[in-house]
Amino acid sequence: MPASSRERLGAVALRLTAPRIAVLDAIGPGQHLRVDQIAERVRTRIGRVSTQAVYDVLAALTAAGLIRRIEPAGSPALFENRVGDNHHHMICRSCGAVVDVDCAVGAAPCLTPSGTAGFHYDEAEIVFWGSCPDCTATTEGTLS
Amino acid sequence: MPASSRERLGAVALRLTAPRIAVLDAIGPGQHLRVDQIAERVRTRIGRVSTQAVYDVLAALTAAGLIRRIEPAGSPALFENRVGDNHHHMICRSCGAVVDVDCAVGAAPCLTPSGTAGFHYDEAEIVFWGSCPDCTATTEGTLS
DNA sequence: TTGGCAATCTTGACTCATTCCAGATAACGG
DNA sequence: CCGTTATCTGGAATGAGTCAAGATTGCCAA
Repeated sequence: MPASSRERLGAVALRLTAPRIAVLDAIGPGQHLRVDQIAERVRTRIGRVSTQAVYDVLAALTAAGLIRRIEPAGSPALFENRVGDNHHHMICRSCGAVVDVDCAVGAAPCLTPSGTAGFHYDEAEIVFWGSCPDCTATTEGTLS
Repeated sequence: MPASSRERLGAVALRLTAPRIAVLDAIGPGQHLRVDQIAERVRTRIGRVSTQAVYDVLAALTAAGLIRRIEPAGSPALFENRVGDNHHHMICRSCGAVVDVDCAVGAAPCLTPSGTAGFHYDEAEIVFWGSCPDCTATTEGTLS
């Protein structure tokens, strides 16, 4: 599914630059990475890159639809590979782990209810808050 | 439904202080206010109050379940009056307006889907992104 | 009614994520 | 190969929120 980073950049008419290629390469499938994590990975691949460049690249790639940005409450922005589908996220309250979720009830999980007259929406974003397997195990083990 | 601010504070065993009463009074039904907006309202009521105190009070009231905190992407935290029900929000992308939404399909709008083995969730948070009536009208009028 | 203690508030410094700016650099169409 | 213009660099600045130490003050008990 994911063509090479160069091909993906070309497909959306973005200039082929080392930072862009490295950023795209840095974000693997299923991952949800912070800007600093991405910058670190990029630097191990191509050496010194300004933080600003990483922000610029991420904004350009997001605008082009090559990556997706999510911003969970209490967390800095995270970036992921998977785009184009209307998937959601499940987030662990204690460790912040994020996993992708295919919505169980279709693309538009909730229909517009009453009380929103005139309000027109085009996206329903869902976050499931809970506890990941690891944290559930740890908590159960340490409960008094 | 909402008893006086003093009564509500007493009901959750929180000390009765001027900043707390003023903060509770400042957040009206249906409103979604930023910390600075709340601080401003509080100061018009009781004079000088430190910003830190406003943060502390909001944290205490949130922990006590008297108010609810939401944190939409790209916005500072917002606080609202309505708690205890599992309602959601519709947010205007252009002006940031927030309106409450009763989920159309029940309390748990989406069931846990596949691919989340071991992940246990207790809350599904939904944000509908779109355009409010005012912004829809404005945009339509100015489209080229 | 008065103490006393712990919760609460004040002040001010500080962190973190992100953005703004001006100038240097480099990709790519011609 | 060149020029234009998008990108990148470096550094300062902003905004939201947190941390910490000490001064106040609400409230329970005497």
